[in-house]
Amino acid sequence: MTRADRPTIRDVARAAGVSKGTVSFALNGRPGVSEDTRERILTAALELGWTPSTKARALSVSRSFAVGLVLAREPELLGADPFFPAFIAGVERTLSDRGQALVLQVVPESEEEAGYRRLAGTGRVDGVFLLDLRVDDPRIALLEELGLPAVSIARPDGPSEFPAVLVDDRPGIAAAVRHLAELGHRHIAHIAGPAHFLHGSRRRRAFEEALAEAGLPAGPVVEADFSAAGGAAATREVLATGVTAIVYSNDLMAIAGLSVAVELGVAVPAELSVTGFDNTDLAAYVTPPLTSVRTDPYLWGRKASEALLDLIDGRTVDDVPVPAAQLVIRASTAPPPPGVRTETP
Amino acid sequence: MTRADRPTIRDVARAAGVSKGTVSFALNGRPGVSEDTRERILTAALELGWTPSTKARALSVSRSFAVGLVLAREPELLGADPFFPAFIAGVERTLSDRGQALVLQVVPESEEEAGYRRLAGTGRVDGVFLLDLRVDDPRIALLEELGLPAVSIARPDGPSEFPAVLVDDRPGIAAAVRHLAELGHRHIAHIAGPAHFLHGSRRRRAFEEALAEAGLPAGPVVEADFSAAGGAAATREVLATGVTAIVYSNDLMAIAGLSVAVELGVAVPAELSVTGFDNTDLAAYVTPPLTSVRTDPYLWGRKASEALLDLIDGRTVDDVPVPAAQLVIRASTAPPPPGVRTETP
DNA sequence: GTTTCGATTCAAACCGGTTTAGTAAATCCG
DNA sequence: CGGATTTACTAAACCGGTTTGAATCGAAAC
Repeated sequence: MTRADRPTIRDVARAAGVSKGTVSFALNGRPGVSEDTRERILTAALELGWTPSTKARALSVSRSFAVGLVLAREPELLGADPFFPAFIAGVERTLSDRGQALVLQVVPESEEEAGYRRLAGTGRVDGVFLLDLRVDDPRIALLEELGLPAVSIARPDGPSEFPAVLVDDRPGIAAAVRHLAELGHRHIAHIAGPAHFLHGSRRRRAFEEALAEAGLPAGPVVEADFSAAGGAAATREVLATGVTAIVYSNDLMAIAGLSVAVELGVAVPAELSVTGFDNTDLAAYVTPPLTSVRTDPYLWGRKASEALLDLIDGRTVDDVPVPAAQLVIRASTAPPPPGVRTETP
Repeated sequence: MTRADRPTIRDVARAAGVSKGTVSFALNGRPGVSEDTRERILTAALELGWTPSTKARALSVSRSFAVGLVLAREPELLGADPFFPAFIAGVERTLSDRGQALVLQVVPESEEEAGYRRLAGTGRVDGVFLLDLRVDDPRIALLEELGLPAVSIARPDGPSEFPAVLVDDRPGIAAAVRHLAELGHRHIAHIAGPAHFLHGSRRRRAFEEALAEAGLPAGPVVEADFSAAGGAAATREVLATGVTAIVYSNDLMAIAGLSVAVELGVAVPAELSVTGFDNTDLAAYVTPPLTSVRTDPYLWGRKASEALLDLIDGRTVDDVPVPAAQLVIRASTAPPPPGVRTETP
């Protein structure tokens, strides 16, 4: 084991012939150190290969130099969702530049609160991300109580003192509905995510509003759980109502839905049009290639972490706008079959 | 902001009428504290709601109480791979019980070494996981140089002083090949992962050996990159060689391959059998449902983190056996078409 | 020639734990 | 009963940084 005992600030001080305090000042670019002492200290530090000990800095300035992410989803759902890795990659992009670390916590849903408390209580992180917002999310009050800075992805429905990255799924859903309406569909269904999730209920509302705006009758909405199994079951249910198009709230369910259609002998897109959400890697490689809504979780991760770090540093932070999601049209959408009945169901 | 300034060990000491040292002893269950003082200290700590400061403990015992995971894959690939979330969930399962945290680092492949150095240099973690082993993986020497304990997923090909979770993909691949052989296939192809990855090359070798063992001629092997796009391209290439079955090294490529088959008018499983690897959530919900190899990354995560924590605590740790992967047979595999030529290609 | 001032620098305190050395009282033992 | 242990506890040092208050110095001001 190469345990050459990392040099401390004391070693640097000795090497440069100054006191610890001066070294600290010099290395942090504070005024009050003459130019040549600073120079001498810097080269000494470099020669010794000195790196500041995060542990020691953390204790003395009572900061952790880390931010936290608590994931309360089931591992299977996490695995199927391309959101997290991309988001985390974006987060890292910002964090590593600023010398911060990401502390991840994956917990069963029942232990979510405990997860945040643990993170805060042991002082492991200086702030957290708030993902998968729920309707009237109890975590907002919790984090305010804990005094833990946070940045949420999407603006919560209730009051929140925390800045948000203004992710808005509604234009994406609206674009999908508009696209289908323009193709001539009049009977469109929506397979929604769980209603207690803000994105679940918001996408649903966006769907309903977009239908109304297009002058179409309300369509059936089935709530599913974002999983392939859930999507398949919901698809069966919805196909019985005789719709000609389905707007799914994620790609995974849409892809499962494609299979159900094949199984039931419903041709896509000739008899049924289908749109997904997320624009997964796989979307372009299923049969038929899936029309989907492209989002940019990598960007959200970057923006969210920039905002969070600024917030932690005590700067005032406004909500962060991000570009609207884009509809990516592929072969799973087409005009409805000609003979289809046009009266409302 | 509820900043009631968390109580320190000093406050507990004062409340219990003893010295800091005694409190520390009492709370760590060390001998040398009488039963009723211990009692008194414990209730005092409880009443004050005291939690030890990780920062302070970290500094004084020079441990971070955290382990690291460096992910050097592209975010898109990460997003498509259900391995990571499941693995991480398993890791967390162990860590949270033992009061440890997981520090994640997602870096471009070119900065992988820097990632480990950063983690070690700033003393952020006490050990790391070694995933996605490569052939002659340079990280092993690097970590030994850095003196950072590690546990690898799968045993490296070269020498390594680190314990490994003995994940072995070979039985899974072998089972797939055997299954296809038993169905009567004689011309089987393999779409492999990148050869510089140990799992990529091992699955490939397992494929070749299993063919030989079944008395079958060598089949075409195409190296792809685990992505849907790569899988689709490789499938086109391989279908031109007239095989009746394809063993894919992951589900994502297999699912993309299914679409290519549809597109080329090749019926699955009537004319072409297909097997995946990973047994993704989606595998059961594509058309036809995908025969795949079920692995258990959640378990690996649990085992790996147990081993890593033991290693960090200075216990000697042996390689950890895990159950072999199981073949899950679904509808994407069937006997080859009757008229197929049986001579070697 | 003092006085004053700003620029440098240092010594010491501090963050909140753990750990060691040392002390006083209780217990053991012959 | 007196010395040797043992037990229960305290005070202080330590981990490696940051930060404060005071000391030192040369130069400008009076």
